[in-house]
Amino acid sequence: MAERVTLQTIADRVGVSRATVSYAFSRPDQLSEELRARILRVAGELGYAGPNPTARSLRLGRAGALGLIFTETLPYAFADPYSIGFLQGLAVAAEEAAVGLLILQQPPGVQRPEIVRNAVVDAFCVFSLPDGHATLDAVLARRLPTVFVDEPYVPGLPFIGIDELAAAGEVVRHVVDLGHRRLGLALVGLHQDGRHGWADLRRQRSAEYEAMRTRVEGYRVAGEQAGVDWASVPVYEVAGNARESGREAGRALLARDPRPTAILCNTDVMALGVLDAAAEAGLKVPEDLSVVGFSDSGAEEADLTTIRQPKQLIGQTAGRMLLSGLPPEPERLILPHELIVRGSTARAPLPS
Amino acid sequence: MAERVTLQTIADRVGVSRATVSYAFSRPDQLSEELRARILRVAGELGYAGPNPTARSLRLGRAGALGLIFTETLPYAFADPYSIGFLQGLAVAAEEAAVGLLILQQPPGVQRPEIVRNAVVDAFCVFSLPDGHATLDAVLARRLPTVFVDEPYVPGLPFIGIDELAAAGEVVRHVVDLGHRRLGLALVGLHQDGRHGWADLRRQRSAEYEAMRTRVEGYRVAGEQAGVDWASVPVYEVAGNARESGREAGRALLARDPRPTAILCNTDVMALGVLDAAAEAGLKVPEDLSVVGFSDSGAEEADLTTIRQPKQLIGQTAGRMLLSGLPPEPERLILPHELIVRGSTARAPLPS
DNA sequence: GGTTCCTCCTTAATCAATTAAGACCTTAAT
DNA sequence: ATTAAGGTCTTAATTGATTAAGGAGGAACC
Repeated sequence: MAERVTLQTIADRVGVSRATVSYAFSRPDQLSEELRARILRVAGELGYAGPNPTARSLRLGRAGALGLIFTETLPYAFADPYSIGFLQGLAVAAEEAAVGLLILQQPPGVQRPEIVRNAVVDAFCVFSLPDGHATLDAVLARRLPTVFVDEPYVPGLPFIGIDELAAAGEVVRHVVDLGHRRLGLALVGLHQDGRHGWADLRRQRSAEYEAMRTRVEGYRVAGEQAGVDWASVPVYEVAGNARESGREAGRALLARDPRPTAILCNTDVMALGVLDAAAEAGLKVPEDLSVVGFSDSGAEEADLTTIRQPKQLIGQTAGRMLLSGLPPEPERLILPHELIVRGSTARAPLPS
Repeated sequence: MAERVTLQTIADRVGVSRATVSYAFSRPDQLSEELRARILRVAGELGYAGPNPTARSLRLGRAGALGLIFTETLPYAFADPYSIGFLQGLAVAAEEAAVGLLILQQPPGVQRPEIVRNAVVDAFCVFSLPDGHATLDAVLARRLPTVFVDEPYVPGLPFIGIDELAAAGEVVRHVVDLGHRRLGLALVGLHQDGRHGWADLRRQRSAEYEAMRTRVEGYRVAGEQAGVDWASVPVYEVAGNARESGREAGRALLARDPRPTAILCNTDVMALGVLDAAAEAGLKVPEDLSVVGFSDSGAEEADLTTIRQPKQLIGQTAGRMLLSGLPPEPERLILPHELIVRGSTARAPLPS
């Protein structure tokens, strides 16, 4: 029907130049009060929607948005308390800078580099990208300020995360100090192939998610330093970070003979599932079995020993870095973690 | 340092027209393989970031993003399972259409209409907006396809939600059928003023959040139909949808004399807090006290009777409507809810 | 009376692309 | 030989704004 209303439409109708109309919206001091009122009145009559944001962005050279790249579909990402915590932190920074947060999903399987190529943003935050993902190149090609969170760490590119190796080591030393020698691992998110089952050393080392791979490596190194024969430690891997997956892993581990006295998990959600499996098997935690999580997301209510990862702080720091106006430092920024000892770990039961 | 690299830079360097370079990126069939290879090579050498998305958006007239307006800060919104479920649904639709999701926070207190004015999006989804919020005008001024979710319903504008009045009525009839006559209400999100305390009838009726107001009205109407003297029903309101708030409300309600035998909550998170308060007071649920939630978010694990609100479906439907290319129907779309009876409600205890 | 200053508005360049239509050349068909 | 048809590239209009620089006119000052 009616053709598009632009600044020019209004200018023609009022009988002034386009520039004047622009000033009426953005710089009231540049024209008389009377003319400005007339322009705004006509704009209202014509149903003008205000200066077109896309055209504005083009002219001003800023998009007013921060791009967040998830490699999971959102339904999955938002099922994870860790992701949500991170997102909350990022959102704080976005709000401070009065920019929007453009969420870009790179669903696993289908490659959609055009989503990254076409994103109208001023900066990118890349969240937990597996090794060799095509998105890496697509993002770097945009040559915008970019920060990688948790994984991967690419030397020379800005990165924020925790010291996964040290954190995992603390977990192992904690249970070893409590006398545990028969450990079991319940791990999620090592590979993209969706496999559930036992993961041998080769599979542990070839994990595609760097943070998880490092975490596992940290368990191993600390375990071997404490004299644990790592080749004999059962490792059960699952694909989705869900309580039900943790239960499955817990069942498998608890069915082993000898049964582990401590099960280490690489997320809290997994640990909750392991607790379920322990309850099913009639095992008391921590008397019969110690369980450790990772991330401190929802772990408090379950009285779970875990590593506290400053998820909000990570998000906020990433956001502030990107929105400060300065190019982000191309360095590896390590934020502090903390072992939180709660009621899910105790001295190992005496060998029966 | 080096000035910006655009299509023109490459065109000049290769010695062709800008159009040719554009075709090299977007329509390979429009030029010879050999020239295209040369153009791409030069583009690579110059560090060209690919066709500028903003310019592209302007020319093509599409932004490639769906704007989601939250009136809470994200940290708060993401603390609520209902919001997350809705977001998941919306994200499914966004992924289907291969567009991004631009999250626009309109924090309470500060008015930031410019965030809405400057958002580079093709459509808006407005989530749970309180009455009289300035964002309403800012969004309508953009004249983009827009859907309102949950509240407010503005006749003539597209809306998606459930039949709050009927749902609340079902809750009341459920407990009344179980013999309860002494009800108590623990409500969150009626007003923006942050008050915690008893809410009289006037305050109930003046709630600024339409969905919550309607929900309360539904409780009242069904209660009075069942012969409950509504003026004597204690209503405790809190500001933040947190378990701790629910606990506070629960404590207050359970300290009343006579003590309610059934407490109705307008969110599940509140109900969880009421369960905490009941446990503190040494009351058994459901023997001594029946508790009902709302939304079915995290209610299953707590074995909570609640209303199931199809949150994912609401999000998905909203997203599909907006991204279908057709203008959304300016109608009130009511999706089905369901009363889920679980173990938190039982027959009223005999008067002691 | 001339200069200066201020207010109010216009001119025109600029941001970085897309794409229909047309030009030019080569090859094939009649 | 003439026409037609492709293939390859260019021309130029278009998308909707922002803003530095400049001009016209009137008031104030010396």
